[in-house]
Amino acid sequence: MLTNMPDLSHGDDIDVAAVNSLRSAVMRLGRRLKHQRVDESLSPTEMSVLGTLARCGHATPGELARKEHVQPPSMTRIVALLEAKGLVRLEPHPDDRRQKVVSQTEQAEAMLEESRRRRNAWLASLAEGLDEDDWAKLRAAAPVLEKLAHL
Amino acid sequence: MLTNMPDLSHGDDIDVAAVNSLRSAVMRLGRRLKHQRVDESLSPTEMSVLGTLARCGHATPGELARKEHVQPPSMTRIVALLEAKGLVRLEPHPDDRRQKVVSQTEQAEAMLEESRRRRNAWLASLAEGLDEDDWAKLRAAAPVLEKLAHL
DNA sequence: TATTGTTATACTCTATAACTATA
DNA sequence: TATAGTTATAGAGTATAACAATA
Repeated sequence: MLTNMPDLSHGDDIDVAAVNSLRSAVMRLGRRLKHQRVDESLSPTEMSVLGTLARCGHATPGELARKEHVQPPSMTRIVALLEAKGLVRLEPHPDDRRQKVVSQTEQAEAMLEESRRRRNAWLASLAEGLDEDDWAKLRAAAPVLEKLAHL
Repeated sequence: MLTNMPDLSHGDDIDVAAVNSLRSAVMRLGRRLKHQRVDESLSPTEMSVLGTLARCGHATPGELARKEHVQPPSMTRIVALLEAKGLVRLEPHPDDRRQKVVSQTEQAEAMLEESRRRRNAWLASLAEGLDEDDWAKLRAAAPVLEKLAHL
């Protein structure tokens, strides 16, 4: 098992175990965080679209479909639902009359903020079960995990 | 923002930022790991059921439904699909003739192993972009993340 | 002629309600 | 009477195919 893995330049057998441990923990923790939802009426993809818009500011339906790994007709429907809920705004594209520009409303921004707050609170309450040493290790690793997540 | 959070016993403002960073990174990394699938024909819940069986050895459909946060009729269908694919085995319950016992086959075990291998390889290739210091921080944090994921 | 987005339609996954068998 | 699991049916969410408008 675990053969044929790309060697880390600084790696050895301990790294294989560390990678495995990291993968397992990140996936499980990610799943549990996802369950801490603030609005049950939004589908995972709808939430994800709002998150993307929060990062990018605005995007066309086609761009959103590619980023969310969803087909264009699905994104048409998702954007229409989000618009009906008052969470996104659609405007004509300045250069290309075929395209549209989708951006988030202030209501969406507030909802995302509340969602982050709730998940942070849940994670923080979990972290209370850790001792100071463990917590220090997590604090040190957090920026590295962020770097990894954006690579 | 981020007010009304439960205080960590050893916490301060730096912890709020760390929790936020941790949450964001874990969720994003988890999503990207999930996309590294070995078998497109298995739904997320089917994969999750196999993972649960791998940990628990065996379970009844009712237990699986509770663990996967799915209603019993949905689990009936999922178990039937997995059985048709040769990934689980159904046996009568020894003490209660209403219940059944579901366990994974060797084929499922092999598939899960391949899935872990693939995701580990992807994560390891990402980690090659880190320097030795950062990697050491991740290695130190991995067991803590595992502890957190199981709390 | 290629591209962006939409409409029409079908498939997958999950839920609720009603049913059967066993405790 | 309560519980485990199933069947029947409906509702989301997404995909593919065919189409309209614009580049």
